[in-house]
Amino acid sequence: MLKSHNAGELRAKDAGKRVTLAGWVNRRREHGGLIFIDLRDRWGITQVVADISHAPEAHRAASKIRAEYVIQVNGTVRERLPQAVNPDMPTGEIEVIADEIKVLNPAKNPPFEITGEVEPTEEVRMRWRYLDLRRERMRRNMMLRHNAILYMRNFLSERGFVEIETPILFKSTPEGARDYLVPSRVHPGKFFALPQSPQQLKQLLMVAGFERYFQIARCFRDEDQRGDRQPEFTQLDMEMSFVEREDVLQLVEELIIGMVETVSEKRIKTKPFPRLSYAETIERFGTDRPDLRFGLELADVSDIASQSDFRVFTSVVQSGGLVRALAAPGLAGYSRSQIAELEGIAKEAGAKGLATIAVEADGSLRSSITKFFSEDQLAALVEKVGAQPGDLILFVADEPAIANEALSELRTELGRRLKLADPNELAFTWIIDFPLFEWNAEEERWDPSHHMFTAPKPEHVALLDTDPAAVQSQQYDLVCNGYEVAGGSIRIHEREVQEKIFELIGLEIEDARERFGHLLEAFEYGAPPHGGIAPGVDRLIMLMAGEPNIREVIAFPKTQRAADLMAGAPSEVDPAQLEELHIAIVREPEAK
RNA sequence: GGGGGCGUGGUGUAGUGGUGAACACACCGGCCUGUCAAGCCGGAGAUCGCGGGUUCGAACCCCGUCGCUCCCGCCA
Repeated sequence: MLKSHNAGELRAKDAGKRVTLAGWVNRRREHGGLIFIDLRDRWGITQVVADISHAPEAHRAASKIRAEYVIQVNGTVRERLPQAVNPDMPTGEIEVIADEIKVLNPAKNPPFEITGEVEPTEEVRMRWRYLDLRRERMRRNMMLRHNAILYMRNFLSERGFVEIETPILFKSTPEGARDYLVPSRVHPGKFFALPQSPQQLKQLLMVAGFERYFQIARCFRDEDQRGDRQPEFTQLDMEMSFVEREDVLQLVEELIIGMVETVSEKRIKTKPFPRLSYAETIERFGTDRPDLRFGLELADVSDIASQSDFRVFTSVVQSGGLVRALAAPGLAGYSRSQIAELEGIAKEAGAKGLATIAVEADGSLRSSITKFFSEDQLAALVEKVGAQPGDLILFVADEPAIANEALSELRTELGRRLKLADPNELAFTWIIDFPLFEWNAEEERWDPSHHMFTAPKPEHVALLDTDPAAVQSQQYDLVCNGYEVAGGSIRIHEREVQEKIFELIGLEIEDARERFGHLLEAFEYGAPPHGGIAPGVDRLIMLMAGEPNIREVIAFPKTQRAADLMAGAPSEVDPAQLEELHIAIVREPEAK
């Protein structure tokens, strides 16, 4: 080893020890005959002193050293003088007086300051990601990630789970997200697909009898990016046999709570995790992934609104829509332009407009729509939305999906503006009792709301034929601070039910056989009842780290346009490679 | 595919039609034995992302384009 100790471990009790340290020059402070070097390695920072009167040769070396040089220091640990102790550093009571300093490798002046407080732009950070990763923020995030994944592995292993790797080169299934394809050299014209998740494979592992499987699984989806979405991302993929929903929920909840409390500084708001039915979360928050760090619940005022003389409201209710409302605390004084901003948010969600009533400090109401309501109706409205003097009541009237989404977006925005969410809190909640299907109006068929292997509730199986909309599934999502952080279900393990689902979602039996024949066939060889879940590792770590996007917790993430700025991927390839793969590039015709 | 924001020395920003593009940090040189965001003195460094246009004159206005980013669509 080129070092005897690391740069974070030496303390006053080590005074007198001869040590060899190696690492990077974090900072250098030259005082003429005395030079201080903050030596950084993965474990911390230790101050090295080069004193011309102690070791002239080491001092000469230190004077030539620059930021980010890789150096090795031989010297002796000594306690600092009392007035020179730095209480802000874990190693601040000691320093290493250098006998010898060796440059293991010099460094060009870095393109941005590794140790500075100014945050470089993401473009710059991504171009030199290996330097970005030297920064404390990234080091901390990577360590958190390691600790979290280690916790998951140990937790599951202790409970009888076995980690099994599944193929990265697998089969394309056109359902779901766009696939990343890999051409086959030996099968001209044929392609592998990178897995969107190991869904089918983990179910097959249950058929194989492993009973408890997990994998830290890389998943690939060729869809456009968001702050919480990357083209390749990591799931803690899990599946269990002979379990019911409750078993999965209990186990995962125990895992998440243990992990958060062991590896992060965040507080879990509510334990055990609250459970909301899909219907209840829509009713109260307008979304299936609410941020429960704050209240600000929605009210349904359709009944009162339908009694009014306000045509906009009455006509919406008559045609099956909803009038939903939200009391924005303390915003009665909002100006026309501030309200227009909020209306813009509602409109982005598809709403046609935003109606408001301000509740003045004396309780009187100010609004352009009060004239359409009786005194009693107004009182009932205020009562129903729970508005206090000083609040601004926001109304959206539209078809249910739009009214809910618009109000949910407004709720989120108000949470942000009014700083209602505690950044140190994680508010987990289970969402359960999802509908099995969503109606796809365009294609005139039912789409699975989770995926096609999700089991209906046993007591709802009979409804598959008569009222598919009413069928609830055994799907469960784990939501935290407005993010979906896990999703899973008890699966179908009976061929008959699976084929009924295929039929309802408009998949021909022949197509199903072509795409999922291996799975259907497997179900005929003694498939145990089974279910599982897949927590999103990147999102969980992002939340535990308090970071605003998952790029901050991924060592080498892709940009918005799915590129790697450091390596320059994707890139063109040698024509010979293409030829071998039987691929010809078709150039887009020049525009104009 | 669509909408918004941003792009100015190495880094982060200011400058929004008129002299020599300003500031901080970093960098280079000098001084300096108790600093820890060291300090003091001096210095170098920018064709203002790229292309075109408007104008007597463009970092600034217009059009296009590239890149980063946020959002919609998309994400079983």
